[in-house]
Amino acid sequence: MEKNKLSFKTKIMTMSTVKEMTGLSERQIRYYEEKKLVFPDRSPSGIRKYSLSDIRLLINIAEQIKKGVRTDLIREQIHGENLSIS
Amino acid sequence: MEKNKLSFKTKIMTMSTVKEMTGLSERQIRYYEEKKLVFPDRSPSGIRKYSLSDIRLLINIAEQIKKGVRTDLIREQIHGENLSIS
DNA sequence: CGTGTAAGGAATTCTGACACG
DNA sequence: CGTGTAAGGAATTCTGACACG
Repeated sequence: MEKNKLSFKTKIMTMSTVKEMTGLSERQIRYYEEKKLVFPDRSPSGIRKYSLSDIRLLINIAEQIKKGVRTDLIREQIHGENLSIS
Repeated sequence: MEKNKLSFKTKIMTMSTVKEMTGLSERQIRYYEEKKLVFPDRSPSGIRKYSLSDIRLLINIAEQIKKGVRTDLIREQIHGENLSIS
């Protein structure tokens, strides 16, 4: 038995709060998920749940995209994939 | 300009998450608010938003009520009201 | 590629009230 | 007193798609 520990990784927020805190649109937030950049949990009925660290991540992603970085590259950063140079 | 600081006091969770984390019913959670024991924020449309510390508080309140303590007394504890003994 | 939007349905949340006690 | 519930409406969230480029 371990106590329920809360961390910045705990998925607790719904879309509305995430939109408000990141300033991003639902479309953007869902698209980043589609591109495997963020991984929210889902409630039994399918409602997305995000953590505080997801907020950080989302903001970071949006900044990079604004700079012209593609989602593919961002994904590699996040996943720490150092693919060999062909 | 101050950065948006996040703390355990930041109101970010909706009812569903609070219900899940506290194990309480909506009725109980709303009743404790009615009795001035908890103070969630409200989104523009009226949706309640709770903080992580609210979760702690709610669990604490429920435990006391289970022990037979009345909401009036709990409220005094919370508000630090040391009324004189008549 | 990254994002906006209209579309329709499903799930959430809200309030005020009746109930028991 | 503290909590359950049925009631009806309003707001949220979800998915798949068309659009631009």
